[in-house]
Amino acid sequence: MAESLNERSQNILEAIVEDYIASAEPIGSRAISRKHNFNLSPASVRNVMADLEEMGLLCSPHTSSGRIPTGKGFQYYIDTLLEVRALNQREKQNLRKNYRFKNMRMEDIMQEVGRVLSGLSQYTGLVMAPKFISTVFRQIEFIRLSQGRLLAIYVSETGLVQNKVIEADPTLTVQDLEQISNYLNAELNGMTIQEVREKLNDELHKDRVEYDRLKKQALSLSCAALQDEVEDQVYVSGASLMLGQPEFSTPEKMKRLIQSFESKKLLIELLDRGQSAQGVHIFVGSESSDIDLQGCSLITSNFSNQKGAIGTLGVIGPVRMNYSQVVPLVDFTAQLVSRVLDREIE
Amino acid sequence: MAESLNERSQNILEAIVEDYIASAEPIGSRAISRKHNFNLSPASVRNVMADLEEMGLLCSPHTSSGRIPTGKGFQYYIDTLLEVRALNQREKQNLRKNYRFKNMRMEDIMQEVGRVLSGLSQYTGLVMAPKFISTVFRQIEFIRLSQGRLLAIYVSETGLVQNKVIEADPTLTVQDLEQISNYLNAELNGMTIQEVREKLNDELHKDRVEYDRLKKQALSLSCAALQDEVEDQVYVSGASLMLGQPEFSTPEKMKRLIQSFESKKLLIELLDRGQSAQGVHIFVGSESSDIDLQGCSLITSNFSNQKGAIGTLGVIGPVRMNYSQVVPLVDFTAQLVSRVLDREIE
DNA sequence: TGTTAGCACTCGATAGAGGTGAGTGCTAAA
DNA sequence: TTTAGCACTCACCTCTATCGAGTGCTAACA
Repeated sequence: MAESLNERSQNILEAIVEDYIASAEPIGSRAISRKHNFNLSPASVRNVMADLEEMGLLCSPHTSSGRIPTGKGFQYYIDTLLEVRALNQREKQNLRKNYRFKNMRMEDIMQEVGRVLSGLSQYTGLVMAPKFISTVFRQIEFIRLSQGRLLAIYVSETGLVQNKVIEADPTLTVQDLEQISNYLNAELNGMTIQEVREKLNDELHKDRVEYDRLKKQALSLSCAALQDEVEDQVYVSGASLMLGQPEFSTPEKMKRLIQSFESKKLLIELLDRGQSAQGVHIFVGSESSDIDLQGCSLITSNFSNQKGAIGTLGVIGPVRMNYSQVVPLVDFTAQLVSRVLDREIE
Repeated sequence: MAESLNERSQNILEAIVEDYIASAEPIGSRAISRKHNFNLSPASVRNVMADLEEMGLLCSPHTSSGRIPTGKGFQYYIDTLLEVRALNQREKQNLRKNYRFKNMRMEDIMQEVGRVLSGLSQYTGLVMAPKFISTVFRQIEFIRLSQGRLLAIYVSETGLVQNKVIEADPTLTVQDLEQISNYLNAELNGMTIQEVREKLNDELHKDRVEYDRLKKQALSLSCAALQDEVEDQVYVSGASLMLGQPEFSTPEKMKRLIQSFESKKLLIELLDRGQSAQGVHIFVGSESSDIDLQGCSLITSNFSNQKGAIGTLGVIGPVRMNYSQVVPLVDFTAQLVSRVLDREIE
């Protein structure tokens, strides 16, 4: 994988990738030799191109056309040649101006971030809210809907609201419920749901212990409310912008792409891959990839508050994406969102 | 508009519309004369077709092709010729089996309904949740997020949860908040938000009256939490199914359609049109329509619980939609959802 | 030995020609 | 009033020719 290229080859590969990013069309040797001043004739460039093709970094759609970078070629470009310039203060300030987080609910923030990412990059914005399991318990309330049916409302540290309908002992009074929620709010405050679950499991296994009636109920209600898996929330913005990209110009490809976007499951799977990475993670959907987002690349970064609830945001675009522009955008936005969750800024 | 056609013309129009619905291709006189036993030669059929074209009910894409119904033709078909058979018990039972509402949150129900509508019709399902303003107050809770910032959580009669970040007097204690919410919950119970707002406005104008401190705070918090407009929630399911329809087979049309679906505003505007109608409402997006959903028809019906919170659900498909199949589906689903909201069934 | 000019070749894209067939409008006969 | 017959239209397909950007190879050159 880590084959070393001499400088000339690197320069030419870089030129081809960048020209291809700009034009979406195969790049010929003449164009390279003319536009960039390598002082090489087309013939020499062709020799280098043939080598790069042999290495699997380039390919040609047909015998007599220019070259386009392969997935591997893009990967090499990203790993070795891509220079991501850090944003200066003014650019950061400009970027911040696009976001308005004041008095926004968690959902609104997620949605807004997706919209801005999409608007600025002109690709599709993706945001995955922090996973339920990693959120920090702040408060739980129970509201009676009908005989034996309660609405449990859970609020996390960051103001994320989850609700769930649960079945419960119909003899519970409003006062009971209030006591139960007071008890739970005191008991569980500051723990992640992960920790809450462990605690609940511990308590459940200590069944020898005699609990009073209410504490028993509290245990069972909180289990019902917090034990299940909760579907991850994904926000997709600007899907139609992808349809303007030449790689998705045919009806079949459009349909496939939109289907992929509709299946949140696939997106979650993709975004999860970035969760383990530190900083910006670039996923190049190569031709051979198991995941079926052919022709797409995904640039993600995690955001988190100090207590550690981790979400992921990013931009999905064609493999031929403007990485040097989108990477800093994603990077800085993730930092911004992290600070918003910690209420450092509004 | 209400031009009267003789029986033969009606029969032929109906045959053309139905064949066109099935095939999506222009219908020729030969096909009509052969497949349907009107005992008419193609030439006679042609004469009738020429008349129908003159009346604006049919048109031909070009001189020497068969006819396709115009928007007006479809409208005539829907108004006059379409026979919607009521579902029998078995069909209703089958339909019900597709839905699982047990212990579902409002959002889940809406999403599920959209999915099933789309799956059964093979078009795109739309559901608009009951408007905030028409929901019935059940409970409000305030949760402190940080100094001076509260999360107000509102729960409606049907279990719809809305939350909003509001600014508040930072000196309010947790006990204050509990008292305030108790007061509001007693005071506003059973009123629609519409009514709540009127009440709040009345109270605000009686400003001569001396209130105690807490009541004043209660007033201001409930105003902040309930006074603003809340964006309507729209659930779109199976958008990609539309891309398989021949009327949206070109890249440009696909792009336009997906853009329309992304703009929730447009969808809300469309669904709102059906809100005033009783029963099933059919909106044919004619060529000249102001609203930009060319080539689409929308079949909607309202659902509501007994207290009157009204939402709208429906199916959007090509104008060439299978009305006789989709209309009963939408109709019965709306009834079903209404009963679910009233907790008559699960 | 690396570089370059020259040349034959490939192949997608574009345009025009010709044929096919479904369907029409018109007319005249039944 | 209905219908058979006929000339005509036009989208669609296929075949062919041309064009041009780009390639690989070879031989000459610095």
